[in-house]
This record gives sequence, structure tokens and C-alpha cells, in this order.
Amino acid sequence: MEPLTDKVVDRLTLYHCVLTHTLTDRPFVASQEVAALLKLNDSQVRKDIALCGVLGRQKHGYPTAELKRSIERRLGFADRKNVVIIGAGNLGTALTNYTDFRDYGIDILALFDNHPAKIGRHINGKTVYPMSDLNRFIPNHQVGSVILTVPPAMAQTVAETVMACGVRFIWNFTPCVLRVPPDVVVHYENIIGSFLQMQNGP
Amino acid sequence: MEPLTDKVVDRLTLYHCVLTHTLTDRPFVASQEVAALLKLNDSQVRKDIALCGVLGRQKHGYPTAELKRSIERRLGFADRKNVVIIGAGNLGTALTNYTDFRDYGIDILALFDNHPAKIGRHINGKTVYPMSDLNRFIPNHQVGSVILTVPPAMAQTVAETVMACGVRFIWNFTPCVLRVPPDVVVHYENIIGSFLQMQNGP
DNA sequence: TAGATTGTTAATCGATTAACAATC
DNA sequence: TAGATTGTTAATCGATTAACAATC
Repeated sequence: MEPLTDKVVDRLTLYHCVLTHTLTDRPFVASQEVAALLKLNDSQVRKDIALCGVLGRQKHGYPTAELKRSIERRLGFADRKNVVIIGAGNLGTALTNYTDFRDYGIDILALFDNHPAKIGRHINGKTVYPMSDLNRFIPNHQVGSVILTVPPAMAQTVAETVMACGVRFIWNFTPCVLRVPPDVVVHYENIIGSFLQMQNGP
Repeated sequence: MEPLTDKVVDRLTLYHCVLTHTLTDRPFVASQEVAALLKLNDSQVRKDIALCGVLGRQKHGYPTAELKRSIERRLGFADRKNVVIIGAGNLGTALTNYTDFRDYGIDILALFDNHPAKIGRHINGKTVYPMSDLNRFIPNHQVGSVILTVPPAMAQTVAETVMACGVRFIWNFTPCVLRVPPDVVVHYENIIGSFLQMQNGP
């Protein structure tokens, strides 16, 4: 099956959210209903859904429960992804409590921090370890991605530590650009850019 | 001046970040250097920069300080934008401390929460008010955008409150889809979608 | 001069939207 | 039947990349 583009992944995730929280308690859902809620074109919704291999019914729309399951399958929620959060400050804590990441195949195994008062604490059932444990923890638990929520000044150093342990994906919540080799993917959670996009209007 | 597309806004913000933190201490910077750091095509970097009206010099590149200022002008950092954060939990607190939003024209005026223990507290110099104050605060301070970091169950209700006060932009950090009229923009900070995009690879 | 880099056009590529036959 | 909705093709639109003359 061909990989989905980023835009499609973004929309399918939102469709899944709609099916889970908003358009629940109904056997069928039409492309127009989903499109209206998210202010999208209904052709686009149908095309995205077609990529998940679900068949709709004329006059009815798509079977809600099956559509939801198909999106989950297509987005790979069943593939377990081991991640750790580095930085147990407010942002790291917020993400640990955010939602049930496990529902999406994302297993947050632990947090890491250097602040003595935080080490050994538990956040939503996850332990905070000292940064010096990263070297053992990452290979031992097959951690493929890290969530970076450390202070900006530490971002590059921490990135180098985890890359040395074999991490290929860095989800970067710090307002820093990271220098990384070609085989490492840095995904920027560009907070300022996101706000400015919003102000661009509809 | 024609408005910038979302993608251009995203990249310009990252260029600004590069110029502020990484490629500092040099009089000129080449499109290739910026492109290499962010793993982009250098033609694209030059095109984006052209939209800011900066002229480069052959063999040298672009004057660093002037380029930075031009990006700031083009992205409208000088236009003040009054916002409030609703929800003074870990995420709201993290955003309040995140970076100096004021540098980007984003003035976080206050936070709002319903938890008695939080009301009256100060976070990074900003006061936490009770939600019931929103009705007066938003019109009085010309708040045009709100940052929504409340628990999912409250998201729709709070959105309706602020829309009734005239807010047109909602930066939604909750994992919920909001029902809003056509003239209101909801900008989804789609956390799960963002993670799944990263795993798509380079 | 030779080499490097911009600025810009043309070519390519990809994403979105419109349209409509099929059909329930 | 009439109306509504899918599935899919064709048309449009927009974004990215390649290429290269200009020139410092």
C-alpha cells in the first residue's frame, strides 16, 4: 500500500477525531457531514476515505464504525511505537497527560530530566529517569522516536545524545533548529508559525 | 502585498529561527546554508526570501541582519495581537513560559481557569482569572484570538463563550473538533497527526 | 579570470475541486 | 419515482524543483 502524504495523514486524524467524539451514535455518516464540520470539500473527504479502502452506500454514506476502524488500520494505530519524553517540565508533563497516546500506537515509556527533584517521580504512571540513563534505556526498549521538550539551550546536546543511541525521529517542541545527519528526521512543532498561519484567515 | 500561504509562513518562521539562533555572527548567509540546515531545496529558500523583498549579493548571499528584519516585517511581528490562554493547566502554563511570544507580536494578556486554587495566581507575570471574567475581559482588551488548553469535555462550551464575545480565531490544543459558524477560524494543533506525519519519514 | 551565488523563468509535480454517471 | 450520495475522472489550481543567464 502506498504511503499517505502528510496532508492526508493530518485530515484522516481529524476524521477519526470527529467519528470518535462528534458524529457518534449513528450508523452512517456522509462525506458532506464530515466536510462541513472541518470546513473541507466533500470530494476531498471521499478521496481520503477511498485511500482507507472503505466502501460507502448511496443515500446513506459510510458505516461509522467500519470507517473508524479502517482509518485506524490505515494510519497504523496497531503498530506499536516506543517513545520517550525528554524534559519533564510543564510541556513534557502536559503531553504525558494529554490523551491516551496508546490508542494511537504511541507508547510513552518514560520521561527523562536532569532536575534532582523530578527524578524518580511518576507522571500519569510513567517514571522520570535521569538523562544519564538514556544510553541504556533507548537501546534496551527499542525507542525509535523521542519527544524533545527541554530548554532551548540543551536541545542540540540532547539531540546528539539520542542520535548516538540510534534514534532516527526527533519530535522537536523546542524553538530551536537542530543540526542532524541526513538519516535523522526532525519534525518541528513550529508553535509561532502555527499561530501566524491561523491569523492568515479561512 | 499579497498574503503568504501557510507553507511559506511555516518556512519563514523557521528561517527566522535559524537566523536568530544558529547562523548568527556572520554578515551574510547563503540560501544553500539555510536550505541544508532545514533540509529544503535552495531554490525554494530563495523564492521565499524574494517574497520578503530582500536582495542578495552574488558570491555572498543575503545580509543576515537585514534578512532577519525583513522576515519580521513580512510576517507582521510589529502588529500587536492580543490573546488570552484559556486553561491554566500544564499546557497553558508551558505556553505562557514557552518563549517570548511578544517578540512575534503575540501579547498574552492573561490566563483563565475555573479551578479556585489557580485563580489569582501569576504565571510568568500573567494573572489567572476566573472564566466568568471572560465576558468583560475580551471586549475590554480587544482580544481577537484565544488559545484553548482546557480539558476536552469543556472545549465546545468555552468556544461558544468566547465566540459570543466576538473572538474570531481559536487556536485549539484540545483533541476535539469544534462546531463553529462560518466566520470563525479554528486552527487545530493536531498533536497525534503531527506525530504520525513524522513517522512517514524524510 | 574562474567560481559562486542570486533572481527568475520554465518545467514538473502534486493536491484540490468540479462534475457527473451510477445507483441505492 | 425522485432525490441523495458515492466513486472516480477530468480540470484546475498551487507548490516545488530544475535550470541558467546575470553578475559579483
